[in-house]
Amino acid sequence: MDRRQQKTREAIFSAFSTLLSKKNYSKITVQEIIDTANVGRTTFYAHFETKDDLLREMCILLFDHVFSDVLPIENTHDFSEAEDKTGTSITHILYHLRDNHRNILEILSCDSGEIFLKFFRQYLNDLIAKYIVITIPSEIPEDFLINHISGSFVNMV
Amino acid sequence: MDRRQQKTREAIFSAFSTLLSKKNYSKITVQEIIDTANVGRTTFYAHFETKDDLLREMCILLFDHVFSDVLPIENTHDFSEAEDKTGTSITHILYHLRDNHRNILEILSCDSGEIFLKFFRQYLNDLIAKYIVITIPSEIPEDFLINHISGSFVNMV
DNA sequence: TCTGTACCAAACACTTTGTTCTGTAACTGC
DNA sequence: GCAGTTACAGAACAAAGTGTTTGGTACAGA
Repeated sequence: MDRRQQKTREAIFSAFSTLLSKKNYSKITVQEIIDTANVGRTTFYAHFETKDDLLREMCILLFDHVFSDVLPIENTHDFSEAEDKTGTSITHILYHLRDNHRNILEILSCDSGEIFLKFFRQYLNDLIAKYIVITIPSEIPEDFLINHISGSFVNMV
Repeated sequence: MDRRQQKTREAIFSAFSTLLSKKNYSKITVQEIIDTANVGRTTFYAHFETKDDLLREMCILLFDHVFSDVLPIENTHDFSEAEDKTGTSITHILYHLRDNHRNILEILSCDSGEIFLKFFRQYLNDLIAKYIVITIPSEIPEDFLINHISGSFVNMV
């Protein structure tokens, strides 16, 4: 990728992040973003379709990093066996959050936090659904349990 | 209150509710609301300051009803004693939700559900914080536990 | 029946959006 | 280092949405 593109992209993400800590997502205008990032209007729309698209791309950037080296938990058909490995994966995520790469903690707890927490939860839900086989004997449907686990973790964060 | 006001207010809420089931909150315009409700632009702004204000008023209307006859749980300084009463209160809320007054279930599970779930959670959080004294011996801070309970309930809904 | 108030329609200044030009600067491959 | 390509800025644009103001109409409550 062209260095100019990288620079511009980074400037826009950075500006967006800065603005998010100051005001609600819905109140932020494209004009403010490009003024803060110091890029032209045309440039913004060359990189992102809309403001919502920027949000989406930002989430992918953020969470792909957080979940990047979370080891797949395979062959865990018994919950008691899986427990430790699950714990390790969760710990990895917490470490990433503590590192606060790209100010993810500020973004997650900002005024528009729900939007990002929603994405966060989707990621986590997929991760749990994919790699953890729950074998606790229960009448509660599995997706219900998965939702409870991911939801509780996100709430905690 | 003037019958005309009641009628207008109801028409706007109804139109708003209808539109919410069709598209995302952020994509709904005031023009669409007043067209669906069949009221004038001036009238809308006489009742609500902005679209966000309408949302806020809608939430108050919805959740005040849901939480209306939830009995205050008092004098429950022991969790085991409180358990039954808490259960009763929660059940009341579930009954209200089942009744689906003003299509609250559709609104909570619509495309913009997070916005309403956020309000829902705030209400529930206040309720739990106010009326339930948790005495489980634990190193976990009380507000953390309260958040976990309210969050889990909302996730379940 | 009368008085006040809620309503409507139309027009308004204003903001924001997303696009389309033209010219300029920077990067990549050779 | 050169040539062709690509990214960028700046400005101007139509289109859509916002919130307000105006003057006139119809209905509610006493």
